[in-house]
Amino acid sequence: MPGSEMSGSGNEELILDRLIHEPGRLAILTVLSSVKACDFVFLQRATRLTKGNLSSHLSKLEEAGLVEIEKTFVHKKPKTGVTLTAVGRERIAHHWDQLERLRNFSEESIQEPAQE
Amino acid sequence: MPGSEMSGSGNEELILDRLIHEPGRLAILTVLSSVKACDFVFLQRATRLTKGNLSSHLSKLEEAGLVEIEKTFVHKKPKTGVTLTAVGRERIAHHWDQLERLRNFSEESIQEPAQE
DNA sequence: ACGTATGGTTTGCGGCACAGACTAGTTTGG
DNA sequence: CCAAACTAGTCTGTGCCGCAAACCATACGT
Repeated sequence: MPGSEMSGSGNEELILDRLIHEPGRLAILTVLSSVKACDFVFLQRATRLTKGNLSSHLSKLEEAGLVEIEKTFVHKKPKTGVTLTAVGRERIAHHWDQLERLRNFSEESIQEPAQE
Repeated sequence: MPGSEMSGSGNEELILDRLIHEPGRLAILTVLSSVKACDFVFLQRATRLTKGNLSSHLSKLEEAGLVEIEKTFVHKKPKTGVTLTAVGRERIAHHWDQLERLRNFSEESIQEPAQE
């Protein structure tokens, strides 16, 4: 569980969630957030990930409660549907936020140590 | 906003350079790009990385030619100066670009495979 | 029945981030 | 003068995790 470490007065530092930051996952989540729902094969095409890779990423995202996986059969073939949960949607948005914050890093709390 | 045309063909996107994408390094590079030059201790304060961590990240960045390290002595104490190289500056800018592109991912080349 | 295609999971390996131990030198204090 | 303590940084071990190949299951063509 992400314990709240807010001992740092001033800059609430860039806690870039590795789970989300990981390129593969970032891609998955980004795709998901623009197409509400899709399936495994679509995701694979979209992200260019290998099956195995995609599969394990999806497992992690599911475990973390960021996506929901629903397995069904369509035309007698397995179909793995994936949807972003509310939490997931929030987390990814937050992540983009953090990134932007990092990018605009400037006036942020750090001063040149005046010693010298 | 640069009205950049994405040459519709195969989306070659998603080439998120792990070297740069890594949070620690992303932080370092971002700091560097806003303060042209600084030293080890400053970077450590700014990024909240541990010494060891920062040290190894810097080595990698140097190896990759993204930063330049210059060791001197100031007041008889070692001082490790760090500067972003031209390449580094370009690469980080490009990375932010890629991220933005990913974020705005939408109309991108992927269509629902119409076959069924 | 067999080969091939589709859809997905599990496994093993390799790379790498992380932080704590270590080095090197300097200042302080007794 | 010697020793603790502090500063500045590097090195090393460990564990996690991304990666894709191997594998499994089912469906379809002939």
